[in-house]
Amino acid sequence: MAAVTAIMRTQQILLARIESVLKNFDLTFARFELLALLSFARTGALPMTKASARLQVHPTSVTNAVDRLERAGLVRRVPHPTDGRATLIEITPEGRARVLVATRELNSAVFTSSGFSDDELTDLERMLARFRRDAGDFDGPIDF
Amino acid sequence: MAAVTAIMRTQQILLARIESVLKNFDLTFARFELLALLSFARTGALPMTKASARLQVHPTSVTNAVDRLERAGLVRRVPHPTDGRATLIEITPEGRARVLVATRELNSAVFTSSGFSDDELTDLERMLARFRRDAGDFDGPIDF
DNA sequence: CACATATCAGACCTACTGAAATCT
DNA sequence: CAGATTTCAGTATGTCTGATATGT
Repeated sequence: MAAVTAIMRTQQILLARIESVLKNFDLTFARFELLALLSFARTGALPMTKASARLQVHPTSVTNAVDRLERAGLVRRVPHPTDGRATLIEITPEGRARVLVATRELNSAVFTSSGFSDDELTDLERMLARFRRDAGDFDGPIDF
Repeated sequence: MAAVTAIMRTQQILLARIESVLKNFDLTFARFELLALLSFARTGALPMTKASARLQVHPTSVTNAVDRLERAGLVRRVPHPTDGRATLIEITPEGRARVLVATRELNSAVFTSSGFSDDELTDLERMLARFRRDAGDFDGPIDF
């Protein structure tokens, strides 16, 4: 059970570091995640529902994030070609550029200096991956 | 770097489960953490500053949490005996009872069924403990 | 007087609920 | 018509900044 506490705390520490980097790019972690997800989609676009499911966040949270990203010119709302109910979120060139530099900065400022050895990182990832799979979480495109 | 993502996601999943249990006790995770911290203090009381440092949260967040816990009768504010500037937060008998049942419930509903093996939990804890120590995090009383 | 402690007001972000509009 | 998709309004929570009152 102490392990659960350790995970909660580690995340708290990591999140603080990540957000402090992202602040320089006018991004929050939630918005960065969405942008990163889109940047890895084959067409650079996803329906709202898909994004909500992938990121495991509430639909209204996606609406909120898209509102802000769209105002910043980093994504666009595009009507779904075949389903009139759905809306596609499409990353713009500016969005791609932004997420690219932000990721680069995160890698050098947070991830590289995490203090874990390569073996530890592998173990950590493997253990948590199983847990996430059991919990119905996805694994894919958000893993930079 | 995927390991960092894995930690963020795992925490998200765990937090959702934890909060859904705590809702039955009119507690959030932040308030539960504070209550648990107090319940492990020798005298059942801590200065605001100390609590803020231990939980690694902003002082105003502690004020906020204490306000709510006090309104619920789970903690009391007591003037510090020797330092007129400081305020002690003291857990009440109701607070102790509440945190006890909540912890019991969390243990059976979330922690036990985490799906990790004992060995994995040990490894996980050891790795993250080093990371937390390097980040200046505490390790003690909040580890139930 | 410099510093520490706690609080308050105000702002921001994310999340959730319930209701509504639109389309399949 | 039942169900899916998205949005909106309203509410709650936690966090942060800057300012303030109080005490060392």
